[in-house]
Amino acid sequence: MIKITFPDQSVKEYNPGITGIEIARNISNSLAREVLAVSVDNELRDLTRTIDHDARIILHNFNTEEGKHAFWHSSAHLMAEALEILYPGIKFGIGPAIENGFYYDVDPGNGVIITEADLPRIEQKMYELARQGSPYKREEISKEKAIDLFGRKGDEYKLELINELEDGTITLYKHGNFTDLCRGPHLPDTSYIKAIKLLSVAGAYWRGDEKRKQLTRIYGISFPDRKMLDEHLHMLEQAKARDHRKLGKELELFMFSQKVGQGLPLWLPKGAQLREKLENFLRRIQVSYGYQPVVTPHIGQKELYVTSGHYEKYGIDSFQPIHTPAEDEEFLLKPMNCPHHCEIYKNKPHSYKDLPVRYAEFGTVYRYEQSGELHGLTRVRGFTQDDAHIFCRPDQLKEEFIKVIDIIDIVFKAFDFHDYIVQISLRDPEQKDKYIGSDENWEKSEQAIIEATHEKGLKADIVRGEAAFYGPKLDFMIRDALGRKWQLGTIQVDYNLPERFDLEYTGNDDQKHRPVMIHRAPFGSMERFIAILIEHTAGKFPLWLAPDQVVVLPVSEKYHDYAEKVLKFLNNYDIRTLIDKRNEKLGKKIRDNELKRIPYILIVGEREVSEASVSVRRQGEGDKGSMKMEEFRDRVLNEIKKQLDFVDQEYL
RNA sequence: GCCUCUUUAGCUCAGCUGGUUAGAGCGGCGGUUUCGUAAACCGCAGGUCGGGGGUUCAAAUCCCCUGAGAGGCUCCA
Repeated sequence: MIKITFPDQSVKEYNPGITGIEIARNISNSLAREVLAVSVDNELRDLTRTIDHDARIILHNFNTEEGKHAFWHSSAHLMAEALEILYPGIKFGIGPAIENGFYYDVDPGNGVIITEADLPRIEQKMYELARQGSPYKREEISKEKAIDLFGRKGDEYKLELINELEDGTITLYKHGNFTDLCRGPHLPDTSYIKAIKLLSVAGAYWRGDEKRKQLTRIYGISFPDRKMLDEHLHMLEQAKARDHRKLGKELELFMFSQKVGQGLPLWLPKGAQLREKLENFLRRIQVSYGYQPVVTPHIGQKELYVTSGHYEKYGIDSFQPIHTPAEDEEFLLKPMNCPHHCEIYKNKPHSYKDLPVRYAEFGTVYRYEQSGELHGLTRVRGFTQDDAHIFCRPDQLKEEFIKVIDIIDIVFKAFDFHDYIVQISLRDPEQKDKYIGSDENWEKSEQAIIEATHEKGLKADIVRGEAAFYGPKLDFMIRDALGRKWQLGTIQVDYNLPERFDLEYTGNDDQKHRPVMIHRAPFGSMERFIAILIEHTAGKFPLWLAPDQVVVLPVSEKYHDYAEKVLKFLNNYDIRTLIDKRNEKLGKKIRDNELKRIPYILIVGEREVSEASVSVRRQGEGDKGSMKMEEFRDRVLNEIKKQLDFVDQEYL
């Protein structure tokens, strides 16, 4: 007998050779019906594999990452089987489970193109095959045999993968007439897959290398029952409704013009107002954290960027240099603000006593992003960073990091961003020569970042090899409505620019020393931040930020004068107010202004005029009853105060 | 940049396999109505169908080039 230990520490005895599914069945039939994969001593395995020795096991259903993973991976194989039937001779790249579903990269060969129009047909075939309930069979195979097998199929992609594997670790999975190179694990059989939706077709370079062949990637998702699929599709619909590109247009925040150019956003009055609010919010915080505003031009001489090294990185693939008419000097649109700030630092000598020096600028930069990369406001070619550069002594690094983390903390709290990812990017210890700066400095700064995040209680993922060549960094990432990850806030240590610009300060030893530089941007860029903010709020901005805070609706033309009075009164308190004087019925005006996401709607008619009151509706909540004008003013001012009070209370 | 798809009025979209003056709703404008908590009624004006070229007796519709957008791939705020 072998001892099987469960997650709750209970132990049961079984005969050796028992399988995961049999154990599940032994516990209960309902468990057996929903379990999809099993971890045996932390190794994720098929339910149908035998267990021969004492082990700790975890049974995974669809509610766990592991369960979903097996489910979607098996679905990818099912799709591959369907594809092989529908497109004879098709070759396969990789077909993994992903965060939401699965994909398979395929090469249909001889000029065949798979488009979205073909997906229903493939889907149908998958349903047909799923119903057959073919078991997924695992087989261990020697490298030689694997090469022989896929060589005969002529599948060069699989051969390439096999060649990189070690003999003795290669496994195949077979179901129906389809065999794939695969590590597994898989579901017991295809009948588990009850609901399938193929979502999109996209080009994907083989192994992510743009110099290699582009394969066709088919994305799909599947579920153990139809209802879950419907829910998922419904959720996707909902997410689309929050898309900042759609809302940006509807709420008149920003636009793009074919004539102005790709990736160059135009901010409409309401969007500009929102943006200005955000900037002022951060400006105020930065003043109290000891930042000094600076302003620098949008272009700089080529030499500046040769010194900074940006010419090498951005020079060729970026907007082409601007040439002056008489002298034919070259100027570049700035891709970053730091070179300008370095020059400002050099404007006067610095003592160790003066450090850190913190220069802040909402600096607009231009980068020639590949056209296929542009995406709404989240990736554009001209954007404004809430940039600042901190010049400090090496011993001040950690403290400065903590202060910057504080600012990012304020920002994320103010906008209710809870679900963000913090990533520490360190250098690759195997390839130290890829990076600039001394070993000692790297050690120190990496340590400083790790300690700073630790002290601030941030749960950060440490990723080695992701650092910039000039220093380690700490990034804050957040997801958009459709779950795509975007980097917002960033803090980066830089040893490179101080070196290149020969920056120095005089130490207490009367010697010249090199300061360390920190690049930081809590929002990241105004464009991207606002994009994410729109998606997170679905356009219902917090009151203090809403471009229009209050709209007054006169019940009829007779009350326009009174509406004007209300407007004037509120404007005196800096409450941004409009009047909807259109010749429409009240219900219509309410509807339209609700859809514009204006936080407060005030209705004024006979009653309000006689009482010097307003009838209040809060966006999304409906009627709040009537109150005196002064009472409403206090309500608004209090709500705003409450939203921002924590900044003064906890940080300033 | 590459792959696939999309592009018709200010917005959202219809226009089947090429066939008479290209449609609808919303929005805009004019009028009627002066109205009490999510869409009053009537009328009018908006489009060289993203741009250019071609095939055809005939092109929004087919072909080629090109712009822009979407979903991805590599890169990045």
